[in-house]
Amino acid sequence: MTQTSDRSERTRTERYEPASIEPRWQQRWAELGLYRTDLHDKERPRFYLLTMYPYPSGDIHIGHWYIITPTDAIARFHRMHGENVFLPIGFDAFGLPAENAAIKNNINPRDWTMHNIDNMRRQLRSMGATFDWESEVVSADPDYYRWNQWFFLQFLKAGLAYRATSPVDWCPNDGTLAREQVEGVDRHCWRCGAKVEKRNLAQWYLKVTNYADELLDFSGLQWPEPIKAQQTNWIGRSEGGEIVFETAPSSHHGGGAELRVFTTRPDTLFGATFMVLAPEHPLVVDLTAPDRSSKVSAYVAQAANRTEIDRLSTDREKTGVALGADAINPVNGERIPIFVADYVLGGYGTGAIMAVPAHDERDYAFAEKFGLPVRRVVAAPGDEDRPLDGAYIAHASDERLVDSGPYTGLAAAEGGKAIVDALEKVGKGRAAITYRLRDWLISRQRYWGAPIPIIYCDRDGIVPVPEEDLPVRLPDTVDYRGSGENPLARDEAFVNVTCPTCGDPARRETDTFDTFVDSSWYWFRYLSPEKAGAPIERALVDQWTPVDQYTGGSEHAVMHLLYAREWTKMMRDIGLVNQDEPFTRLFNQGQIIGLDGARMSKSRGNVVDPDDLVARYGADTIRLFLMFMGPWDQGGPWSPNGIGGVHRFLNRVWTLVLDAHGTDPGDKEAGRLADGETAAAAEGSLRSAAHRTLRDVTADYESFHFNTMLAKLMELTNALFRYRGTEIAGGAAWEESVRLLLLMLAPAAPHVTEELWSRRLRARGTSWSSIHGETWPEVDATAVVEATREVPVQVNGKLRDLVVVPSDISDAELELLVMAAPKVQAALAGQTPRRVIVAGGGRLVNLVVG
RNA sequence: GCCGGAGUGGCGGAACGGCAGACGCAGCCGACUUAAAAUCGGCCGCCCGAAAGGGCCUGAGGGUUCGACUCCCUCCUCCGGUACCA
Repeated sequence: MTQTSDRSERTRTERYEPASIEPRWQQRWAELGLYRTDLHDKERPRFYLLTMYPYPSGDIHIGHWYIITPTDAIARFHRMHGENVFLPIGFDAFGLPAENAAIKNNINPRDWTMHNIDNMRRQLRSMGATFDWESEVVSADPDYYRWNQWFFLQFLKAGLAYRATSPVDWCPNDGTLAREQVEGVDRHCWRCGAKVEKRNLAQWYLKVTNYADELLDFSGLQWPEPIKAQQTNWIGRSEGGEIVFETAPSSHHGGGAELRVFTTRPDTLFGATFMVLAPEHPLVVDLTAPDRSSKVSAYVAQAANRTEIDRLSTDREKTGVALGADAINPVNGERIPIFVADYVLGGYGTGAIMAVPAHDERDYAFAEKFGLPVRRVVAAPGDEDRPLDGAYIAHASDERLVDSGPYTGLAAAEGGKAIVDALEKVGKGRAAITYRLRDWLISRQRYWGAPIPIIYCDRDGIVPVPEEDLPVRLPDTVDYRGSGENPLARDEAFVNVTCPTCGDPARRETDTFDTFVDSSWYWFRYLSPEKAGAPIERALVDQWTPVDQYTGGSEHAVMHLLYAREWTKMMRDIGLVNQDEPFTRLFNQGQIIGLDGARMSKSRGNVVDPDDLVARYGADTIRLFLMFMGPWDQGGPWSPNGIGGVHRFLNRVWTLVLDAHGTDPGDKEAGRLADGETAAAAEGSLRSAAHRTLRDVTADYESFHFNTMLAKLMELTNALFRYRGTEIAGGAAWEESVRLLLLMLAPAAPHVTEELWSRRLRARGTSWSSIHGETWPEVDATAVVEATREVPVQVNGKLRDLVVVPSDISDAELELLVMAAPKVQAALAGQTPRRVIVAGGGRLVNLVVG
């Protein structure tokens, strides 16, 4: 482009060109080591800011920017408050997608993962984020995952790990399948199309249910209420009773076998008209009458192929089969039929229920379908004989037991207790608590994970790998043979070992750890990623943890965030740390949804690559745009519409700082104060605007309301623009406002503010120092005060006028002024208000007439 | 299904129970320009009206209140999670 035209000579200021600014400052910051944290500094208050480490799917997409760049703004905001901020980053490098890519493209998962990490490091740096790269952790690194193995061995010693059999979704060709790998209502394998079966496998568990009650305690944690609610419901503590039924003798069965049920409603025991066993219940086979056996086993087989979600659906029509056997109700000796039905789960409670159709929705639906009796045993006074058209669940305080033998007439809650007490005396029941939470299954039949350090020996059984033999390394060569089956299982060199105890030939465990194991302690390792001999550096852990602020996606509300809490408690209990909780303050931001309306992920092919956006607008604009698009905890669909507006905002800031005295030929009023506005008044209102903005923006940063924070900075910018080129431009109030604007914007748009800051310093002949090393400014309370305010006046709740009054007016004076306003008089039409409401602080007046 | 969240102009969104629509996008008008872009200024929820002004409006339906986007009840739609995606 030629530079000799009239146009270019008219150009007064250099244009804002992020491409020439951003890489320069990023390099400078790196050279100065501005964001490397001195972990041993005990002078300044610490601020451990953690963001969920990304999975290296291949590219950093706009969703990563959405998580990370506001987190970086938080880091910079805290640095400006004099805190020693630690913001580390790493990669959650094990997991299924690497294996899928490896099978598809015939490459090694490690190569695929490491290549992706290299690319992502470059992209992460382009955000201008202040990560301390010296602390990076990669979970697939043997120096990291050896400690997963070590932790497991300690937990095993402490009795916190155990082995048990449980079913997995199984494809004959591809082995164990994840939920997302099972497709269609007929449940076939995504890769080969084969019908998915259940297969029982012996697998490793961590005893996290030990911590169920402790996990319900969130005291001392500043976590969002919805997340606490989800975890609480996930843990699902239920108080009730365990009641022992006995099987009744019949032609095929001698009777007398114990059938334990858990119920939250022992008060309804007299209303039990049948029993239901889960298809997985061990007594199903024994109790089934010979003539029912083919029907029952067909049903059990069918149930095994249903998902839990399907089974628990209250929408689905109830199914089940009678076993042809009865149970005896311990409270009244009554014989009731036993069914098997899939709405009862094997893994919850005792895997068996007493069914009380009158007082449980699912039991009611089942009773309707199978024509079973419904017997009401709880009723509010007067309702005893009212017929039921559905289960009666409501817990009115005046409910009484009815038709319940000696307990009739007792209040429901009291009756329940009395029934459990009485049964306990004869060994037929006890008060009990169950949880929905299950122990953590950590075994995965996958190659790309950390091997579980166990050896199976015919002579010695289960033998832990000796600690000095850690890490058990993943073999580098992988033979997938085009299927998803775990190749470790047929890797002879890996599997065949000698028993550490007896020296006989033995076999290695070929399952690997769940990747949630990796993410359950990575923030401890950030503090000493190179440490040999121990997973953590205790002194630094004591100094820096628990994490002060954690940020990450809300999709992790129950799994990762619960596992991390459990792991921390297990570490505490084996004496490794002295803390109960890992993350003091949590913020779960929403997710960026792709154009197809789904969460952005490489596998869906709906990711938006920010590289070309960065090339076009610069990182600062992308950062701001993502913060501006809405509340951070809400996320939303991605659309680049509006990005230009944010870019324009930065251009306006640029113009304000570098060209205070310029005017625009397009604006006739430019460069003049409004009629009747004095310079002193203009300066006063500018300072007031700047300090009110500072007050609000500070609060918005603290509460992560970045969208409104930017809206307020835009308003201040618009106010400054109105005074650009006027006699107050470049004056003290102007300079103060511009300075505040840059400081407030610095955490969010670090490059352009650094550039403008350095130019201001140069223009004043001051030596350079980074804006990011500046101290956050303080609000001048006297500047904030305004002399008058506008009070809305309503008549019967409808807005009729706005009255300008002095700010310090009393409610009585306000009422007088309001009544005198002509528009108010007109709206009242001669009527006298029946009531005058002056809303708190005189914010609004409502006159009630008629 | 269950648990959690969200529904506000053409669009993204703002609003301690107190002026609904801040801020921005798009659109329209004007200025600057030979022109376009960029830039600057103005208008901009819907309906009636030339205007002044009036009426209506926060997913649907009820309720509480002087007053409801906000609180309560019932329902609809979308998003996240539902234990082997991370």
